[in-house]
Amino acid sequence: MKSEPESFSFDDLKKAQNQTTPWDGVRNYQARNFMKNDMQIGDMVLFYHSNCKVPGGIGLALVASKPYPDFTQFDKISKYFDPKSDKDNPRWYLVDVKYLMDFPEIVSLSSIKTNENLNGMLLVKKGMRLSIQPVNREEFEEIIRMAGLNLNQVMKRYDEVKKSI
DNA sequence: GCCAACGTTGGC
DNA sequence: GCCAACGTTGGC
Repeated sequence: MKSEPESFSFDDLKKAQNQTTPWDGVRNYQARNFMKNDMQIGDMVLFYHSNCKVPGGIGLALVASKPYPDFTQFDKISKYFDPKSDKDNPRWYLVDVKYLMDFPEIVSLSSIKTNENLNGMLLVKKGMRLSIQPVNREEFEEIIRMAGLNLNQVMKRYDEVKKSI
């Protein structure tokens, strides 16, 4: 899941109440569908910083709720207000995201691009600017390794945090 | 349903 | 700040 650190950074997530935040404001149907149709509580999230000095993976989070309607679509003073959305049939959905752990090393976009094991990642495909993208297990484990973590460390922390959801 | 015009994303 | 590559809008 991508975010622009200027508007909401990984550090902001870490400091948020219960280290959890609703992933509001997604207004792209494909990205919405990933949240609405494919995400489940406990799914691992690669947190990515875009539109910044060093774009790349910065840490891990996890999906902390089932999908539910994005409340900002009904909020007239929100910049995400959608006058065409119907309360009985909301157009936009989101999930809550909870902080898991920092990457010891940022996994930069440029290092992802030069890693041949990650040639298949959607992120490195031409013109790919979707803010939410699926990542497969092999890609995920490669990113973890590049970040300076091993899977045992990650899973230990994962089990702790998952219990707290 | 087509497509031009416009807005947004996001790396560089 | 630039601009390529998308996605969306809305007239027809």
